[in-house]
Amino acid sequence: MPELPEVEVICQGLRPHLVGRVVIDVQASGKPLRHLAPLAAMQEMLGGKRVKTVSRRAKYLLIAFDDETLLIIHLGMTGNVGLFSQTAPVKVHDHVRWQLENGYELRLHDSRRFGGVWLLSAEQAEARESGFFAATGLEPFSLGCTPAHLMSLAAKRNQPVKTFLMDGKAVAGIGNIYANEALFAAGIHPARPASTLRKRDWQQLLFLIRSILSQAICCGGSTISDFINASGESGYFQMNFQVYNRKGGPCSRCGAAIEKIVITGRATYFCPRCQKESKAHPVHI
DNA sequence: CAAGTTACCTGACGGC
DNA sequence: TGCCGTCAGGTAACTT
Repeated sequence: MPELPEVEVICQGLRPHLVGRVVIDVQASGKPLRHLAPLAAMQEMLGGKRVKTVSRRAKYLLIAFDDETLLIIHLGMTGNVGLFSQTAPVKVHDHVRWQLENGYELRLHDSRRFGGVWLLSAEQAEARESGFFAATGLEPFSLGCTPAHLMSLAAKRNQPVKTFLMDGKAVAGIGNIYANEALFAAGIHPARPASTLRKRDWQQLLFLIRSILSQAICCGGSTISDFINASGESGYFQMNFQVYNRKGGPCSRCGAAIEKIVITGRATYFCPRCQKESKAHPVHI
């Protein structure tokens, strides 16, 4: 489910309701996740602690406490977090519940259990960029993320540009939907080797990545099947998909049928006329 | 060592 | 109706 815009929407939705609240207990379903901080450790390290900040890094949600202990939540493919009354019925795939002093609790719901929960000490949290996030690429909106930076990273790669964009070690937060959409907007064929893009291509592509991610955040994210924000509401950016999940449909720019291929095991959608192998023709959006 | 493949899980959907 | 194969927004451990 969640790429950068969806996690950002959840983060913004939770922040006003979570900052200042105190965790009093933690419950878990007992089912394994891709990673799950031990329940006893969460109860001991978070019990009585007050939430100080709620933020995002890549596709991870970061909840920092007043003593700088850091709770990290990743939503995998199907994960979702939201605030519920402690008296609301617990659903089948509610795997972790962080109970608050005000009668509410934060619930992690994740049917496929590809998500994860980590707990970092204040020291580990302080050094997270050289520790937990050491292998994570730059945020696409950060000042350091420049066309030159991306081009130098891509210079060593023969892989398709779409695979490069989706590699969280190169640039953070771009998943299958937004990689497809950004490459359509830039008029770049998704299978084109990342090393063949020129400075001008990277300038346009980065501008369009930022533009599309921003639009998606403003729309409340994309709802494919089960994404809802922290208030239980759907996003609307899927209304704006130009290529993703539109095989056979008309290209909004030229009318040609959108094609679907597989690149590095992932469904890839593109316009065969607007996204030629060799040249980049940015689509006016 | 870069890059492709498989594994981790459940649920939705289409074909028969 | 139901059974079976396929596919899904992510990541990391494998293999080649």
